[in-house]
Amino acid sequence: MITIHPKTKQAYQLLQAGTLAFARAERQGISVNIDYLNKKKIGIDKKINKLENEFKESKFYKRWCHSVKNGKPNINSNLQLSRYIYDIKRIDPFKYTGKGNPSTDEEALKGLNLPEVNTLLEIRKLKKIKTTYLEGFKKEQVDGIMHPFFNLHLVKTFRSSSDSPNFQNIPKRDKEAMTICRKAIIPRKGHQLLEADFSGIEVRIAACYHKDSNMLKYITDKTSDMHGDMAVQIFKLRKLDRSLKGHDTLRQASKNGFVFPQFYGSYYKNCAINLINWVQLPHGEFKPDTGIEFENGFISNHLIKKGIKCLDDMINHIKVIENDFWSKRFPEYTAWKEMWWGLYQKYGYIDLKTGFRCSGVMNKNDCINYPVQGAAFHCLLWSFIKLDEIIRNENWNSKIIGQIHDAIIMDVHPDELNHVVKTIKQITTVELAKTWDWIITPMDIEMELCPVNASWAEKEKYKI
DNA sequence: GGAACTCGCCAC
DNA sequence: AAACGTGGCGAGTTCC
Repeated sequence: MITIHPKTKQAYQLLQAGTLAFARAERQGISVNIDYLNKKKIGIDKKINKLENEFKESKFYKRWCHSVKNGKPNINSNLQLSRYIYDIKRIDPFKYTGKGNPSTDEEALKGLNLPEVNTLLEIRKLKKIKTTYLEGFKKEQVDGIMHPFFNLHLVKTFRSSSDSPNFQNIPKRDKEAMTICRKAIIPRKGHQLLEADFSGIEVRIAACYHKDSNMLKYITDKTSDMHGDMAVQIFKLRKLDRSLKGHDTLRQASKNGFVFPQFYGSYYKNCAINLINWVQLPHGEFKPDTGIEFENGFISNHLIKKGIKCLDDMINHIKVIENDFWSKRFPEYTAWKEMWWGLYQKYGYIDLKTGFRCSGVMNKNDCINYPVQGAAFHCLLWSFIKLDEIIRNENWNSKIIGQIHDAIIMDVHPDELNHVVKTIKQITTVELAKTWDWIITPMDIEMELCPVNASWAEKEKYKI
């Protein structure tokens, strides 16, 4: 059992004011396009039907039917699928779930190399979009407005959560899913949606704790690029040039497959697997002309040439990089982690920069992650409260409608756009750091804007 | 018929 | 020695 509670008056007031500010956003709500929801649902149903019929024609399905008692497997049941694949067909599972059962997730099924099963994955994806998002929105809206809850009392680290519907996990990375789901979310008539995100806030807040000089340099020097440098090291490039083919993908792979997992406490073996998944190489030996293509051709050819011929080679390679990362690149960060873990073991609690105390049984990763995750979110919360206060004092037509951990989402009247943007920028990059003197890194905000009357799927970078 | 569990998958 | 942090939610399943 982990408990976290405010230790200072300011910390208490942050939650107090935050709850009220969130309630105002909840009451304001988010417009949804009901006509679109209805039409899109019919379209997706058709697609699902077509794919299901296609799948039911397959030998795979017919054999599956023979293996079950009533002759009709439920194609939504991963348990039935697992029994057929791993018990009846006796395929050796190469991936297991947390409980030790053979996995039927996307990666496991793709690894089977059964083309018919890919149809099943397509169906799974469409059903997720339909039930969780489109039907979820429809169910929660009243007169075209849904009112997602934003909770401040449910999360161990003192982040927020959202439900009914969850506004914090609407698809973004998968282009098709993103477009389908976000087209349903629209502004009020004559308004436009604006999203303001803190850039790299967790990395910056972590730096406020450990003060590692190399990390501070990466944060302050805008010409430097940590993820680019790691991509060079990981994929043995001469240099990273984002204008070259595939370089951005390699940078993304380094960021999401190595750097962030490392910060959360992952280790070289899992990171190596993440990385080869990102560049679409198999878990065994790398074959020529496979994986993603970049400046130098296929990534497999490049890695083989550099002596990385299989997953095991990659693991050994990443092991060296991990060691270098923590001992050479960020030694002060490493020292802080040890010191912080030692303090917890001695006193039995950790204190967040924002005035909260976290006690209970924690492991080392928890110990290091919680104060960063919590304090980073509190920066968003403080900004949210401040912005809400100004909106009410100045009686804006524009309103806050939601929040996603490090981002504020607004429904803006075009006439107020300039003032809204300037105000957000002032709060997040100037006022915030004045309130908390422990913030020693610059804060930066990025904005995305949708055209007037356009859906959330149509947002574009907005230069401040 | 509902509670509790597992799994898979979406976000930061 | 061990090894990725925080959530919500739908579907299937099992248990009571």
